[in-house]
Amino acid sequence: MTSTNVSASDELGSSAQRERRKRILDATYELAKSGGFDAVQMRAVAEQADVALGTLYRYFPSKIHLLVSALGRQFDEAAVRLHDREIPGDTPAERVLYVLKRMARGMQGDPKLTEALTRAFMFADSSVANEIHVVGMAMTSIVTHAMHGGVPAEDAVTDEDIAIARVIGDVWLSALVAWVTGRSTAAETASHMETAVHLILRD
Amino acid sequence: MTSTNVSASDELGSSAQRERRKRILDATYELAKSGGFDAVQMRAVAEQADVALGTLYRYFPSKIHLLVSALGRQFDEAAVRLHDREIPGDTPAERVLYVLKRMARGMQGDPKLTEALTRAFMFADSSVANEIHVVGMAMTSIVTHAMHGGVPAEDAVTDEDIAIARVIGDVWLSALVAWVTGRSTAAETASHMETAVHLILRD
DNA sequence: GACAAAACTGGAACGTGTTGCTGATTATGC
DNA sequence: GCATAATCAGCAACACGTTCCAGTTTTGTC
Repeated sequence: MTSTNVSASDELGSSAQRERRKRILDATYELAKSGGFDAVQMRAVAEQADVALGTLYRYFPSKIHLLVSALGRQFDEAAVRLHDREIPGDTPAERVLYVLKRMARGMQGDPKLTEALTRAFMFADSSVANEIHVVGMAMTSIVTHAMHGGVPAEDAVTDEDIAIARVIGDVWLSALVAWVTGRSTAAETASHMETAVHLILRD
Repeated sequence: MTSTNVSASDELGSSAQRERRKRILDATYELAKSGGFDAVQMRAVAEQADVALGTLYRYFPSKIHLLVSALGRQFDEAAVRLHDREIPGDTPAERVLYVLKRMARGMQGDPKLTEALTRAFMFADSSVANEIHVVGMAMTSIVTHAMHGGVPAEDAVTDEDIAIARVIGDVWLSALVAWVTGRSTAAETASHMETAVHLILRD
């Protein structure tokens, strides 16, 4: 008997299970990318992933879990991509703004996808805590990495650095929500982030 | 003919309309208070407000509008209550933390209500921009008022003050979401806010 | 007070997230 | 290779947000 809990983040499962899981997340990604939160309909995901509705629910117990898992995959990939790079900029503030803007550009290139994932993140409750934690850690890691200027050792990260990264992550999240929900433009969001980062990371 | 737009925030309307609107918001408040977001069901609100479902939708075009309007009323009242008071504390950081903690106590006393209102706020899109703006202004006003220490003139509020207030509001919102969704405890939330405020408002 | 316009009621109906069920299929242990 | 348990497909059904409609009541105007 293989593991019964397929939805937890790092279970192994059989190769068929991994394959199905990937197909489901890919379908979620495609649907979210083209139509946003509303287009990620469980029946549509199931169909596109070539999986029955019941199976979809076996792998992801709710639409929110599904979307947040997809978001986690995205963030993980982004964190990995950024982790091996030298971050340009002379001060922590500049470097943090650099990565934030990079991420913002990426998200603005796929507004529907971003909307879907952000909405899900905001709507998640404690049953999604694991998946959320993945996202939070990736965000914190991205920001602290940028503060420290790139490849150098990670063990120099202090508690205060983490606190700062969390605060910046919070502001970023609020700004993202405002942008995603059409309450502020991309330019306003960028300007707001700039203000916030300079406020928090005074050089 | 009276104004046709009943749902905008400051229309007058007939006294019967005001009365209905109040009954609806009261019903929303009661249901949210006892059962949270899920308990605020449109049919239930309509019934408790003694109004037909169609009428409810005439006043508030969606559940989100309804809840965000209720949140706006809450924040307005809080802002008014705080506005005539002297805020204790020797530094801006202390005073801001004082009001934030006061608000947090109020919200923790009604967790279901807070959950409902916060969820709605996070889920709102641009069609709710007006109602959202009311909440944002109230929040900013509360924080800048605290920074300036209470009753003294409001015209001393600078652009930087407002930027600071907005950033604090963002962090507050993210922390609130984390608490509401059960991802962090009240104590963690309080501690996180304390860190953030001291980081932003260095004396 | 009569009439027209607007608002309200009661309820049906639709879409989508979610659940439950039944029979087919697949993987596992012997 | 087979028995058996787990998994899956297909589908019906339910809940709640939302829309729509026909008939009634209220409101505003002359």
